[in-house]
Amino acid sequence: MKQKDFYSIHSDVCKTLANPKRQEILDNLRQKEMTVNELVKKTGISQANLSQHLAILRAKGIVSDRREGINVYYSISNPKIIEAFDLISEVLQEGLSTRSKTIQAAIKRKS
Amino acid sequence: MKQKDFYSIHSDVCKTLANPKRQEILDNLRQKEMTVNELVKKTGISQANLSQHLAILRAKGIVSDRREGINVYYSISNPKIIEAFDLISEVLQEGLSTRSKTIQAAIKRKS
DNA sequence: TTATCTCATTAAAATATTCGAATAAATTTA
DNA sequence: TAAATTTATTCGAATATTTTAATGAGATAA
Repeated sequence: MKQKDFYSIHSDVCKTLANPKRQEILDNLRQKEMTVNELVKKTGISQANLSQHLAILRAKGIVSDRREGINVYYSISNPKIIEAFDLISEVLQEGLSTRSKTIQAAIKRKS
Repeated sequence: MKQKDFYSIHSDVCKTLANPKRQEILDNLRQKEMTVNELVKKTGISQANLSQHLAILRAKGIVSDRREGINVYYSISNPKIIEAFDLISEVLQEGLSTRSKTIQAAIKRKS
């Protein structure tokens, strides 16, 4: 494999995380698995759109799905994704460039 | 700040990392600061395009710049970005979904 | 079977990203 | 000041992503 391919694969994973709705989905799944319907209620994202985002996360192996009767439960496949999530939070806390104190405080409160 | 804003800021950072050329730039800067020209020679990316990507990284505070005479030196602002980079590599190594053994081996060799 | 509930897929429109080409700006040297 | 070198910006075209709306598909219960 060429070095450039490595960067492509690498950035593909980041691309999958590079969407606010998918961030929200992952943050909701960090503690426990959830059904699509639970996620709809929790996030306010439409069912169809949620399903699309879950398909993207699923395709990259970031979440796993498990059908139980009429429901499908989603969970995070690899806990390192959550570590990466938290690492980004830390970078933000440490004052990534010109963000205001207010936003930084809010980030700190949230995480 | 609303929770949703948090996810937006979060995904903004990921979006900045979600490009193979920017991954390559960051990987080159991980050891030492470099001038734009050095990066042009090392990566083969055109000067204008490289400058565009550096502007994006700069705007998000991921890299810092320092002018010295005619040259501008770029470096990584926060080492946690590199930690995140490496964490993604680990996730890839751990066999994110359906990737072939070949690609995984190549990733392991590289990192 | 039919109705219902949950979830997935498709197509089309709106939006965002990336790149090359041209050009501008900053610094040094002659 | 003019020329040369290094880096930055702008614009437009091509491409990719995201969203809404409509529809399909699987499971359960009546």
